[in-house]
Amino acid sequence: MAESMKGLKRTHRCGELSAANIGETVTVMGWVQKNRNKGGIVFVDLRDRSGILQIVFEGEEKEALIEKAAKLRSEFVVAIVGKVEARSGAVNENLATGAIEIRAEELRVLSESETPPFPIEENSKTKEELRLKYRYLDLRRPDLQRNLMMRSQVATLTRQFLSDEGFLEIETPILGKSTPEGARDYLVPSRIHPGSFYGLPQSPQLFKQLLMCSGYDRYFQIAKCFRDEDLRADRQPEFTQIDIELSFVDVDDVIDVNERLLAKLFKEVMNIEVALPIPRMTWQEAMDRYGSDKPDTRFGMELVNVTDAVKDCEFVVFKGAIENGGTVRGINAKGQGAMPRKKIDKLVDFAKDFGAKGLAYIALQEDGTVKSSFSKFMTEEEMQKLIQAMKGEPGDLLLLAADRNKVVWDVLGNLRLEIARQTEILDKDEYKFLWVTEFPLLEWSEEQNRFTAMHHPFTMPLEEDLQYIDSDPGRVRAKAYDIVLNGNEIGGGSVRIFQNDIQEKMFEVLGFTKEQAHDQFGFLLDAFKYGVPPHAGLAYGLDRMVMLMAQEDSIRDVMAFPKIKDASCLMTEAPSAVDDKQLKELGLEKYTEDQETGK
RNA sequence: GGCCCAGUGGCUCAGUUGGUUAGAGCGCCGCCCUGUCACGGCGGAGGUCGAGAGUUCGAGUCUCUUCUGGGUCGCCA
Repeated sequence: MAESMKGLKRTHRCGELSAANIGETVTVMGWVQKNRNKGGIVFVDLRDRSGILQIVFEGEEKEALIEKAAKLRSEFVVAIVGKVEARSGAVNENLATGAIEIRAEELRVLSESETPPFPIEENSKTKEELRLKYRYLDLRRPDLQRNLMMRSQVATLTRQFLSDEGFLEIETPILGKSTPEGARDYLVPSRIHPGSFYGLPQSPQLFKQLLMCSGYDRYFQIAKCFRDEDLRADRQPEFTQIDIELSFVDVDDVIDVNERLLAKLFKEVMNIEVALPIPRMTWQEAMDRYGSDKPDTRFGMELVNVTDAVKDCEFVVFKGAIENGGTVRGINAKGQGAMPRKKIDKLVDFAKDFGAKGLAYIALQEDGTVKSSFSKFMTEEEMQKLIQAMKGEPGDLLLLAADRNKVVWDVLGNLRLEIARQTEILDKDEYKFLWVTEFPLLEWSEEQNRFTAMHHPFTMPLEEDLQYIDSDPGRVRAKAYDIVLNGNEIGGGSVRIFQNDIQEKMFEVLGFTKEQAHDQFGFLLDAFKYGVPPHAGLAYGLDRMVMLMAQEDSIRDVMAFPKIKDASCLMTEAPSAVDDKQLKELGLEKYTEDQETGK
C-alpha cells in the first residue's frame, strides 16, 4: 500500500512556510497529526519537527483525491504537493502557520501506521514507562523535539565559541583503564586478554591533562562519560560532558572564558543576558550562608549561626552539640509561623532524612505568642535573645538544627530548599549563576577511615595552604571551582597539580603507597617528568545544563534514549544475557556458572 | 540496601464505610456532514481492576508477598 516518493522532492518543512509563500507550489512530507473529514472537504494537519501545517483537500474533479485523504489516519507518513494559500476560513491563532494552508493537488501515502499506543502530543500525560518503551514515538512529540533541538544548538554554539577561542576538539578513548578512586567504573572484558578489563571513562580527566603535557594548550571535547552508580532524576549512567582544559592559566583565566561561553549560550539559545562577571563565593561562605556547596541564590532564607546566642542555655540538645564541637544554626521561614503542627512534623521527618536527630522550632504567632518545641528548657530572656539573633518577627517560623557542622549545613540547606518548594517562591524563568570557589582539598571519609579527594587527586592546593598538608590536611583549600545555576552544579573544575612532588605528596595524603600510585597513574606521573605546563580546566554536565535551559525536571527529557532507574533500557531491554560462545571467548564461563548456582 | 508514591478498557482518571451486570473523558471502529482546526451528530467495540496468596457469605476496595515504574537517602573522586 505504501507509495513511492519517486519524482517528488521535499521543498519545505511544515513550519517553514508562511504568508510569504502564498501562491507557491510546494511539496511537504510528514506525519498525519489529525484528520478532520467534513464530508465533501477534508482537513489534514501535517506534522514534522518544525511544526504543524494544515492541508485542505477540496475542489472540482478532485473526488478521488478527497476520498484518499479521508482514509488517512494518525501517524501515516504522507507527501503532499499543493499550492500555498491564505486561509479562506478563519485564521487559527494557536498555530504558527495558522494564516495559511496547502490546497493539495497530489497525495502519496508513503507509509501507513497502526494506532500509536499513546497520543503523540505536547505535554504528554502518559506514564514514562510506556513512553520509554516506545521512545521513537515519544520523540515525535513537539516538546521532546524542541529539547533535542535545543541540545543540538547548545553543542553547536559551544563548538563555535571554543573553536573561535582557539580550542581544539580532540577525542579520547572510551576503552580505558579502570581507576578505583571515585565512582564505580563500567567494566568491559577483554577478549584478547582474558580476565582483564577496560574501564569506561568517568571523565576524560587524565587524557586531557596528558594533552596539555603534549602541548595542545586549549582542548575541548563533548564527551560521553560513564558511572556505574545509582540513578536519579538528574543522573544517568552514561551522560555527556563539555570537557575543557587550558595550559598556562590560573583560576581567573578558566572562569573568564567559561563565563563568556555561558553568556553566549544563554543569549543565543534563550535570549537571556547573563550579567558578567558571574558572582563568586567561597565554599566556606556558601556553606555558612546556604548550607550547600551549590546554593540556589534565587531566594534568601539564609542560615544564621546562633551558637553564641544559645551557648549558655540549659537545653541539652543545643548544649550537647556545642560541647561536641558542633554548632546551632537556624533558618527563618518568613510568614510560615502559622504552619500547622502536622506540616512542621513533616519538616522534622524531612530533616531526619539528612541526618538530624531532631529539629527545634519556634513558631511566632501573629498575636505575639510563641509556640516552641523547647521553650520549657529556656528562660524567657534566652528565648528572646535567640529570636532576635534570627530576626524573628510575628508570623515567622524559625527552624533550628544543632549538630556537627556537616549535619547542620546539610539539614538546613535542604530544609531551606524544601520550604522554598512548598511555598512556591522559586521562579523557573530566573537564572542565577554563581561560582563556588576554594573548595576543601580533602574530605574525611568515615567509611574508609582516611582522607579522600573532594574533587579529584590531581587538584592543586592553594599555595598559602600547602604548609598545612601534613599537620592539618582538612584545612587545606583547593584551586577548585564549581559553576552553579539555580542550586544545580552544572560544571566544575580545578587548577591541576603540575609538579611531581606535590602530586606524590597528594597521593601520600590520600593513603596511596608509591607502588599503588605508580600502578594506577604511573603514565601521568611519568609524563610529569618531561616538562608539563601549568594547566586547569572545567567540565559541564551538558545534560543537566540543557535540562535547566529547557525547564525540565528530569535529565531524561533532554536525552534521546535514556535509561530507567535500574540502569536498563525499556526499549532495547539492555543489558541482556549473552550466549555461552561469547562468554567463552571472554574467558568468563566460570563466572556465569557461579551465578547460576548462586555461589 | 532503606524509605515514600503509583499500577483500574489503547491513553488519562473516578470508583463512597468491602455488597447486585466496574464508570467517565479522550482515542479506536462504522455511518452522516463542503471550512474544520479540542470540529460536530448518531451508533458501536473494548477492562475482571499489575500478579499471587489470605481474611470474608462477598474484595478494585482490607492483610501479606511479589512484579513494574517514579521520587529520594546511602552512593555519585
